[in-house]
Amino acid sequence: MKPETRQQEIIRVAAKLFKEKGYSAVTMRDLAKEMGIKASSLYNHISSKQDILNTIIIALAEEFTDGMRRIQSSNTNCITKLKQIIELHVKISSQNIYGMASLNNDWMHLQDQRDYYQKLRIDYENDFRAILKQGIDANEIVNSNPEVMMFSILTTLRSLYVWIPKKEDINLSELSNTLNQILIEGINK
Amino acid sequence: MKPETRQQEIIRVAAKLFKEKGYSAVTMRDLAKEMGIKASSLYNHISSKQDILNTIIIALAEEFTDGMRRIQSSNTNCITKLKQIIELHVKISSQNIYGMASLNNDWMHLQDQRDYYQKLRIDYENDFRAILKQGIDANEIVNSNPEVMMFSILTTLRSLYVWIPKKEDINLSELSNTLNQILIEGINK
DNA sequence: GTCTATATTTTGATAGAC
DNA sequence: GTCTATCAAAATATAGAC
Repeated sequence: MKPETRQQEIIRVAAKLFKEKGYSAVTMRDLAKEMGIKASSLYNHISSKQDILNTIIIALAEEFTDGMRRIQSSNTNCITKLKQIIELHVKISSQNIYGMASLNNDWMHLQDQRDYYQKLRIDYENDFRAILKQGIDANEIVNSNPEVMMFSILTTLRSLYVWIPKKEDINLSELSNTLNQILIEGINK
Repeated sequence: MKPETRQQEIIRVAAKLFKEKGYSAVTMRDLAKEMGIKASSLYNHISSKQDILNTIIIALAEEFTDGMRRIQSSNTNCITKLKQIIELHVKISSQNIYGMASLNNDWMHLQDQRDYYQKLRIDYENDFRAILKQGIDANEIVNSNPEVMMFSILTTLRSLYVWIPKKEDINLSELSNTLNQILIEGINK
């Protein structure tokens, strides 16, 4: 493990503050204070506030894109792919809880990279939708509205970052399994 | 129907802008421009930017609290209560899509009313949890982790505002039914 | 009810010393 | 790599004319 650079430290601390108050409400002075330095000193390591947001969001968005590509190319049925998607979200979210907040809530404050982010997001949703439709066609899952199914599952997974840190007593593979059971099988007895 | 006052119009337009960029990123000049007046003119109708946020969020939070109270006092089983909760969220969210964005994303920017909001939110979650636990005890729903169940269902319902406006071809009672089926019965066949 | 003018603070960012 | 000093722009809000 390489030691964290000053730049990486700034980005990590920024993501934590962004999670609490959102990108727009966090000032460079807030960030500097949290780092124990003056605001002007930040600019020796990063080029702008906007650039911090770019770095946080794009890295995560590409991680999801890569994960989805791997799942697609795995030669498995729909239910298994959904399980893999759940595991992907649990893994990425638990590894970068603060960044996930920016990904979900602050992407609209991207400037140069906003279009690129939105393309990745739309592609991801299309891939997700395709898996559900294949599952319906193959008679693996119920023939209900795939948009509502996707919305329900994806919203839950995208919000994992809010909830994961609160319950440290649950280990991650157990969380994946429980989520899989509830999202796929429902809660009715 | 009483005609909308200028104050109500400002709050409505503000909520729309808050949904797009978040409370902190919307300036009084943005809001004034959208209203077709100057920023200083806004202050003849509202006392502060903060006050707009208060009005939007607290009204909605109290609406949810009232709804939950009604559901609790209805003498029905757990599954029925969950169905009523889903209908409550679909109804309130569809009637105030913009306000729901502030409720979900900008409550941390409340000042005087922040503690009050958080109490309402915690109470709501406790009531939800109690319904699930009663359902488990009564053998109505699966004996899985109630925290994960609540997280999954409540996150989906809280995010309805993101998704409702995109699919106007679905009517609301049909949406409630589909959501109920997917959240309660799952998607597995 | 809206305007112009303005006060006061805060913002992101730069220059240059150490 | 951090500091002090500072800039220019943008923020919320008020006062007073119409």
